[in-house]
Amino acid sequence: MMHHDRVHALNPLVSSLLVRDRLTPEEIEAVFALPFQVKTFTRDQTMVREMEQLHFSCVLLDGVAGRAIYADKGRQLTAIHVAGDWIDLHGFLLKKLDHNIVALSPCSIALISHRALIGISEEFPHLTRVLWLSTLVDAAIHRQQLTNIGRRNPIEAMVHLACEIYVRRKSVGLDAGPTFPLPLTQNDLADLFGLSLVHISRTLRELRALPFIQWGQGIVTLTSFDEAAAFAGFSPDYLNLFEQPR
Amino acid sequence: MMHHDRVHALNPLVSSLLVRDRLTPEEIEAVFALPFQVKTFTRDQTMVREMEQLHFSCVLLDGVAGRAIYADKGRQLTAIHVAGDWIDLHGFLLKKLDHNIVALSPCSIALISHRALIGISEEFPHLTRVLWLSTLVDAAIHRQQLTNIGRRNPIEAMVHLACEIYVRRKSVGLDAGPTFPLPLTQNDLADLFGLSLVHISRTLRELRALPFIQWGQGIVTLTSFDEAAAFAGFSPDYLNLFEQPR
DNA sequence: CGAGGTCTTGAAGACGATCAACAAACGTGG
DNA sequence: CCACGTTTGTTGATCGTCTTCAAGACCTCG
Repeated sequence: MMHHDRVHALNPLVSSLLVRDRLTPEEIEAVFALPFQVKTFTRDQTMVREMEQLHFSCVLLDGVAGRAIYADKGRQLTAIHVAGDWIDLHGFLLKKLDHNIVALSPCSIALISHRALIGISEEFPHLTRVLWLSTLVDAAIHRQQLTNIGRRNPIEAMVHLACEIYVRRKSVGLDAGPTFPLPLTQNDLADLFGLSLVHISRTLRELRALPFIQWGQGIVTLTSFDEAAAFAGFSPDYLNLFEQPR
Repeated sequence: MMHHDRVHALNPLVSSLLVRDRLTPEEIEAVFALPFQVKTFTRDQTMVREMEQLHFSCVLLDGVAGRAIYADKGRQLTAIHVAGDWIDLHGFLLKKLDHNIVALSPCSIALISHRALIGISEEFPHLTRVLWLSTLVDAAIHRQQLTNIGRRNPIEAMVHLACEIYVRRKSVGLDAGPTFPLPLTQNDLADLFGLSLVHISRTLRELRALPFIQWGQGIVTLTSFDEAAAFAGFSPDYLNLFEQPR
């Protein structure tokens, strides 16, 4: 039985925690009791700027966000995030981010003060471990993206990404069927995979010839997730989507 | 004033924590009081295997270790680790790793039971946050490696790596001068940067023409760190090497 | 001394970048 | 509702980077 069955902005966040471990009613209450402030952004706005002293962390309530590092040769997107992701939990302890968080679609976020998070970490050691865990999964996602760029070819890498987003969205209950929105421009994809815009366009054309996936207009359909996963070498293990005492 | 000025195997670990925040004598004592068991490995041995249920985490006491993911096209090394790194702190909460940890040189590690870590996290919330922080820095290192592979050219990427290892080793007091060991084979470097062995060989030849860096026989000398950093676009910010309340 | 691992070099070809032109989609204001 | 400009996506041609294959040098350790 869940407390707060009512619609609450932080519901997807709590779902994402419950996927990985049971929480006590008190712990769930503690999360829902976090005071927050909602802020919205339009596409391409920077939501959190690198090297800024931070006093708030943000949970993505709606939209798609990305982590961006700017190098000489252009922008590198190191990860993309969907609703429910506590995108900026890193900032709680890092105090200054090493990268920018940008809105890749219109976004709304909940800002939660670090002071409140200190409170959680002092009072709820187990809940703290589950939050910690969620940042460890972010690192695992980075490792898969490294493998995508370093050791998978572009078309496999893109299918791998689609599989990952599909599973991540499913795990927090965002979609029912095989179709989900992924409103990234080809420019975004180029920066995500370290390729040129032109090459992404050609790779997408190739990808559209595959029978088990449709990708266009910012919408992806995995007509056969299993075939897609086999094609891309995707295994959901790294997302750590199993309930276990932490 | 430090407790335990005597030589203790976990000294580099404690140094690496103290770089980022003050710890109370009780917190330091709690770390030094962790029971551990030392294990040694030869080059190329797998120290932690992916998907194995874990009950211990390991701190690297000596040697160089790497995180490896195996894909169709070969191995991807996502990070390399030096003495003092709590390489396997992830495993404490993930319970199963998504990758292998391999010895890239002869290594010795200290195994620390998850039970003991639970104890720390229940009793020492602030120390827990500092440990959490160290895993967040690992993620930041992954992001830089993504930028290396995706948006820097190979020679810049390799100089960036040299700068990073130089700063990381300095920060835990491993070296005095501009020279440090980096016993990676060209094969390891290829897997780290997602390139072929042959191309690494040629890139190293180019790199050896640079005046501010020497790299050969597994030994790197940064005759001018500043020039190297400027060349590679390296800034140590992401390593979060500043003392601050967490 | 021989064997295996490591490194170097050359040559050929695949892959992806860049430049350039154009098409399609979208949003805005007239 | 259309006209227009801007953003996004497509295609072709050329060029540079990196891979692959192959051969040989070097090195270390039994």
